Amino acid sequence: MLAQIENRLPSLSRAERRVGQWLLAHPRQAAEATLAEVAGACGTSEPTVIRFCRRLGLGGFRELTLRLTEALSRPVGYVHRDVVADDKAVDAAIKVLDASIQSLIEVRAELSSIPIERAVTILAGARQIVFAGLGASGSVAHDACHKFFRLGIPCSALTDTPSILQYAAIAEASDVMVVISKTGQAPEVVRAAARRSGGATVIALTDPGSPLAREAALVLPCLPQEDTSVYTPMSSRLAQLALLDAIQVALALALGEPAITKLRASKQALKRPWAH
Amino acid sequence: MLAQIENRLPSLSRAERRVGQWLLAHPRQAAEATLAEVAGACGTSEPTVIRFCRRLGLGGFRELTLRLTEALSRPVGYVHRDVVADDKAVDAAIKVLDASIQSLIEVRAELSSIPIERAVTILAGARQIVFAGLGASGSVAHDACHKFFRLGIPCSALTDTPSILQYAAIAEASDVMVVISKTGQAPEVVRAAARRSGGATVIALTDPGSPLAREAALVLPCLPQEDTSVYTPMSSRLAQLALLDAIQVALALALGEPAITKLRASKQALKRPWAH
DNA sequence: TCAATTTTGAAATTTTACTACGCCTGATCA
DNA sequence: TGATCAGGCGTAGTAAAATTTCAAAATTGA
Repeated sequence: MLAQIENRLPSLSRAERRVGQWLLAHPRQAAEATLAEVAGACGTSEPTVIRFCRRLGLGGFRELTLRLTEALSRPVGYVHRDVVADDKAVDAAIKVLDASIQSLIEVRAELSSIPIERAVTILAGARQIVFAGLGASGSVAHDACHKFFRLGIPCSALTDTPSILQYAAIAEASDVMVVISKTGQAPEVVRAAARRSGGATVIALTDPGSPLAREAALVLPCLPQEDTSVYTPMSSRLAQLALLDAIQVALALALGEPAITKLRASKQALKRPWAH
Repeated sequence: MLAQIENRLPSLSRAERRVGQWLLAHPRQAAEATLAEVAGACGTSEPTVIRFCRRLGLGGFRELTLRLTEALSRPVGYVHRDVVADDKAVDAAIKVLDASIQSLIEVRAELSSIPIERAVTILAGARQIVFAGLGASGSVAHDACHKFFRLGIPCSALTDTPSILQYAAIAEASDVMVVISKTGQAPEVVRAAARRSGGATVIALTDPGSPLAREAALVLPCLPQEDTSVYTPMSSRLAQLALLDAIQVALALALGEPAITKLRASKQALKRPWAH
C-alpha cells in the first residue's frame, strides 16, 4: 500500500501529492486519524483527500485507513533496527520487542549446544540451589529462585556481595551454586565461586571466556551481545530467564512424579485462594 | 485481538457474547462492516456493539475495526506445543523457548492497543516510581526498578504486603505506583491501590477485567493465558518484562537528552570498573 | 488574453458512530 | 408471593464523520 502510494505520487496533482507525502511520512498517525484531521494536516480540504483515495482505486477514506493499518501491521521480520531519537513511542516499543524476540530466537537456535542435560543432572542432585547475582542479574536470581523452589527443592537467591561471600564460606558438597553474571568479571563474585567451601558445584550463567566461567563446573553460555545503542535494554537478561525456564521444565521432567505433584499443588494454591 | 475476545467471552452478557462470537466467526467481514451492519448480523442493537468494544478496552467501534484488520493481516508463527512427560530435556527446552517467543510475538502484535504513549506521559511526570508486586511479580518489580532508575528517576521496588500497604499510606500526588499482578485479585494489593494517599497515580500491569484494574488510572493489559499444562512456565512474566523494557526505552526517548546522558553514564559505569 | 479544462474547497447531504434514557428481565429479600 | 432493585438491552435522538454537489480559482493551450 505505502509502496503503491509512493508509486502514484508523481502522477498526482499538487494538493493530492501533499496528501500522499504526508501519509508516507506519518502512516501510523494517518491510520488512526479522521478525514478532517488528515485534510488539516495536509493543509488541504476533505474532498481532496477523498479524491486521492479514489485515484488509488480505494472505495473511500474508510478503506484507506484499513489498508494503512494492514500495511503497518505486516511484520517485517524481527531483525534488529536501532531505536532513533525521533521514533514515536510505539515505534520504539516495536523495535525493542523485536530485539527481545530476536535474542530468544538466537537462544533457541543455540539450544542444542547448551549442556542442558548436564545442568539438569547436577540440579537434580542438589541439596539446595543458591542463585547468586548482582544488579540486573539479581532479579534474574530472584526469578529463578521463585521458579525452582516450586519443584520442592530448597532454594535461595543472594543478590549482594557480602551475602554471596558468606554463603560461599558455608556451602556444602551437595549444594549447587548458580552464579549469574553477564560479563563474569565482577571480582567478588569470581572469588566467591573460587573459594567456595566443601566442593559445592558451581553453574555459571555467563560469558564462556570470562574468569567466572573458569571457576565453574558447568557454563551456560550467555552470548555477550554488543550493547551498541544506549537504548538497547538488556535483552540478554530475557534470554537468561527463558533459558532458566527451559531448564526448570526439563528438571521437572527429570524429577518425575513428586516434582510434578508439587508443581501442580503450587499452581493450585494460586488459584483464587481468597475466594470465599 | 481475537484471542483477547475469546478470552473475555465467558465474562460477557448474552447479547455481548453474541457479538463476540460473530466477530470470531466472521472476522474479515467484521473488519469491513459498519456498526449498523455488525449489529444487524449479531441480531442486536448498535449500543450493545459499542458497549462490547468498551469492555474490551477499546475506544469505540472505529478502533475495533482497526484492531481487527491488524489481527487479520499478520501470520502466526512459533506455535505452542505442550511439553509431554517423555520429552528429552532438549525437546522440552525447545518447546518452552517456543512458547516464550510466541508470547513475545503476541505482545508485539497487540502493541498498538496498549496505551504506551499514556504510560510514558504519566511516568515522565513522576516524582518517584514505586514498583509493587508479590511472588513472581516481585522479581518483575525488582527488574523494572533496576531499569528505570538508570534514567535518573527515583525508583523503588516493594515486594511484600506490609511494605506496599505502608507505602500506599504515604504516597504523594506526584508519585506513580506501578502495580504488577498477573491476576489482579490479591486483596491486599488491590486495597493498597485503592487506599493510596495523596492521589498518587496507579498504573497496573494486570488482567484488564480484574479488581486491581478498576483501581488503576492506566492498565497495561497482561493477557491471562491459560496455564493449562503444569509444565508451562510463567511466560506471561517474560512478556511483562519485555513490555516494561519497551516502555523504559520509550520513556527515555520522551525525556530526551538528560535521561540519555544518564543512561549512557550508567552503562559506562559497568564497563569493567575493576580493570587495573 | 480568452475560453476550455482541470483542480480545489465551501457548503450541503448522507451516512455512521455514539449517547441518553427508559423499559424489561431476572435476582434478592421480606 | 410480591416489592424492590440492579444490570442488560434497545429505541430514539444527537453528534460527528464521510461523501457529494457545485461553483470559484487555477492552469493550460491557443
